[in-house]
Amino acid sequence: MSAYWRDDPADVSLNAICGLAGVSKPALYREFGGEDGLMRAVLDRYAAKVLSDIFGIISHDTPLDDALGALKHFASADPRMETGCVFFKMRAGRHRLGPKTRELVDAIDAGAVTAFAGYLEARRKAGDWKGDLNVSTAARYILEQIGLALTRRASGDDPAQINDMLALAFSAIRRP
Amino acid sequence: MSAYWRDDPADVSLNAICGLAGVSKPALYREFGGEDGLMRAVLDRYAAKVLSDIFGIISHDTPLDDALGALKHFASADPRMETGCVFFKMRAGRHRLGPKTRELVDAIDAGAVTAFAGYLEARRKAGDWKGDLNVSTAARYILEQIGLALTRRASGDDPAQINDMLALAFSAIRRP
DNA sequence: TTTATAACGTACCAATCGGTACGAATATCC
DNA sequence: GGATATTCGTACCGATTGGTACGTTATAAA
Repeated sequence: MSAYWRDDPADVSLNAICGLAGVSKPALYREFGGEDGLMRAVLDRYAAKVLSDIFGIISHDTPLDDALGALKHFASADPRMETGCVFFKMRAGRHRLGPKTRELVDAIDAGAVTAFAGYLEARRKAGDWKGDLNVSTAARYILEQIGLALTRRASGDDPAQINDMLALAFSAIRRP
Repeated sequence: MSAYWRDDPADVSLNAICGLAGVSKPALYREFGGEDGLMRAVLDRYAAKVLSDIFGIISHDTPLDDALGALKHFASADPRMETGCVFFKMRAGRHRLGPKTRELVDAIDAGAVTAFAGYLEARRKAGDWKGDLNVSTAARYILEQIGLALTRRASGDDPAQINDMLALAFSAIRRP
């Protein structure tokens, strides 16, 4: 049901959804309460099914190098990210979203930064991460680099180059 | 005439343009031949007036640190970039553009990478840039980091944090 | 079986999009 | 001044958008 969102959600109309899903428009409206509710529901499932894996990667006892490597692999090679990421696509067109979807987008964004910041804090305490980088800036930086990689992935760039660029970007986090 | 594009070009309709500019729709159509022609003309002027400054920065005899610093300042502090960059906004919605505009977007993108690559090549020859980084990957990396910064700028992020993140991203270029 | 209730989808709504037909107004030329 | 050519904007076009009114069909209770 939510697999039809591999395209940019902003470019898929309710009419098209109904046609592809074989559902009448009033039925979809009764189920989700309109486009805003549908988008929120889709993003919700997506977050639970895909984005949650990211937070599995950054378990606090995972060494920094391993985590960054896994994040790099996730963004540049995971087949589920082949057509980009629904979250970042929605965030890119944030101003076009309805209030409910926008609220969830903002929550996911803030939650991701918080999670990365918590992880980095833990790794600094573990002596794994040296240097005096501001934690929240570094957390935001990691999130945006992942977003950039996934956005470039969605527009068909060479995965190998995306991988190299992500490695380059993450190398700035590790260096002293 | 082309100053009404501080918003996302994809969100400004021809009707709105005509209303704001005090021009009738057929007049606009006669002048530019439709939305595609108008967008291309706008991007053309924008490239000549704003983007050209970037290529001024990366003159081949400018030291790498100076160039990266100037690029960072341009992207994170230049008042003309306060609402983001028309080029990156258009490129983000590339699939929604008409053929003429898309052609120009692709040309600017390719030209920018070529220019950065040429600059890096020159700085490597000048002994200014050490390491074995692939030139075209590094060039693409710089362009995408600038694009990321400008995109975040357009969505209202804190310029100071954007500046820090760009400094972080560029530090990966310089390091041995 | 009859009746009350709930789910369903056709066929519509107003708004907006990019684009244009065509008559009115203006400028040019003799 | 009058005929011709050209520019101009009103008022429309069909397509598409998200959203809904309402008759119809299926279900459940009696």
